[in-house]
Amino acid sequence: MSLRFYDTARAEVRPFEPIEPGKAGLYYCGATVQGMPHVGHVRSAIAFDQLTRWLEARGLRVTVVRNVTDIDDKILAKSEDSFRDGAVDADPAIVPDEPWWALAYRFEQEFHRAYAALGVRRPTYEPRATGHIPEMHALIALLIDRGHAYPAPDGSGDVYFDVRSWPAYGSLTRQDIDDMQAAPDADPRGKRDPRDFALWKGAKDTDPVTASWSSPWGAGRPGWHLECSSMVTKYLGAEFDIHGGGLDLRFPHHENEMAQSQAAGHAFARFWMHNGMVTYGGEKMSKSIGNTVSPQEMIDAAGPRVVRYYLGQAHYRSVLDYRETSLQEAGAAVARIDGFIGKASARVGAPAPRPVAAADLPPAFADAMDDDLNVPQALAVLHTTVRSGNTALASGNDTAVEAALAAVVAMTGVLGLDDAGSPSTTSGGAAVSRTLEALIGDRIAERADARAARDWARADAIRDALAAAGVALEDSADGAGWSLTDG
RNA sequence: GGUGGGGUGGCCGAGAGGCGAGGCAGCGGCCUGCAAAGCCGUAUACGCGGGUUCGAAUCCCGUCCCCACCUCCA
Repeated sequence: MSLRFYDTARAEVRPFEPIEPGKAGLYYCGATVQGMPHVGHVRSAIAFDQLTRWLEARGLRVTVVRNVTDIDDKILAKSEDSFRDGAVDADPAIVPDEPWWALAYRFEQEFHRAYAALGVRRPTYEPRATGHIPEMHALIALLIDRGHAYPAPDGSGDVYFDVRSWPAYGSLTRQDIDDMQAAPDADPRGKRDPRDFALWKGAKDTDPVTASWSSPWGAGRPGWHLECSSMVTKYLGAEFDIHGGGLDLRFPHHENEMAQSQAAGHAFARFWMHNGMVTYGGEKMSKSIGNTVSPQEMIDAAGPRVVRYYLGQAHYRSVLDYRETSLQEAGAAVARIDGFIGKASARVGAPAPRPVAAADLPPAFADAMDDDLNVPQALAVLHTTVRSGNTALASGNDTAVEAALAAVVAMTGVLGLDDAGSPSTTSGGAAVSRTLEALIGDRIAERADARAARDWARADAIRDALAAAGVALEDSADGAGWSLTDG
């Protein structure tokens, strides 16, 4: 079977054919770096990380571009807050007197930390909006030239996209302008239509001088949607394979982006892929609602590998509702997988690290992934393989163990579990691991003596002491093995 | 009002006309000195009401409910 993905623009699953054979270009929207990341941000990144890994497993060379929106109203507003008297007393997380660019960069690094902890591989490139002002100017000029944009007549310095001049406006989300609900707080300013959106925002007196760039239409800063159009085109071309992002970006962000790019004469994205929201108590998790859980909180509770599994286990388009027990359940599943990897590696040796190739993967797993990244079904194959591997382990069929281990490792690689924490006991580093091995090995030897002497009380005391220290023992025909119980 | 996505066993979560995916939890068994881990077995599941069909969770008609977007949002 061949690759097929759900394309939001057409609302259907259809075959994926790269524009250039053997290559794929993926652009997906990263964060506006105005605050700490929450799990919703990270879920999106994990979804597109899985997509990237799968395209690569299918032999494509993938160029991944993810933007950083480092200039925006909220960033400026939060910076401004930090200069107010008593700001830190009100919120200890505030860094006092922090310029907008320092604030944006600080949070950009927080996002990097969260992505890295959960095994989201770095994009090929990560352009910042502020680094692409000239490209945006060129696009604005082109749109004005083509009759799809106009400087506001009210002297504000704003430049707007003329929605009515582009008949296809609304096609991404299949909406008709006239059917849309008017925003209650819409400020028409110098707009020809309330739906017209800013390509360029004229500088206000209150804006910091560092947040203003000169332009043919006056000093100011870029509108939100424009950066993506400019940066995609610069790095991936006027037509590219896949544009991704969170479902909440479909409108207006992606709709506007598509309109301005196509109005400028660019074919733009072949596929639009959107990941579903993370909810908490059935309600969308978002900064504006404030019902967010940070990736770090989840990592502290369950370990990075479990969090990666949890956030990546549902189909990328479905809603993922976070509950208190979610991480425990994911933890049990991961322990099952890791238990097999650990025992199988001890038996037949750990497989040499190598890039995942489709040939290493069970056909049913590959079929599931080909079908719009059906991860839940792929996980079913993974767990079934673990079970058959455990059976082989019990029956001493090392050839089958080796095959199952190779397949399991390849599958976890596709799902990104390989880069998010370690399945073994080496998470504390090699030196720590050697120390533990020596200390625990002694205790295991003592317990083996006790058991040989049928001194069950002493054997159990040793096991209990280790358990209290976070070390679980597993007896087997080969002797006792151990693992750490804390992620 | 418009657009898109949903309602599946105690929980999570695939599937989309025909032997009840997979995980978690539970129960029974095997293994074990006892455990743990593992393996085997174990479920009147498909919002509600009609209909089509030899057969429907899957198709059709009706109906109820939920979520997202239409303002900044991954």
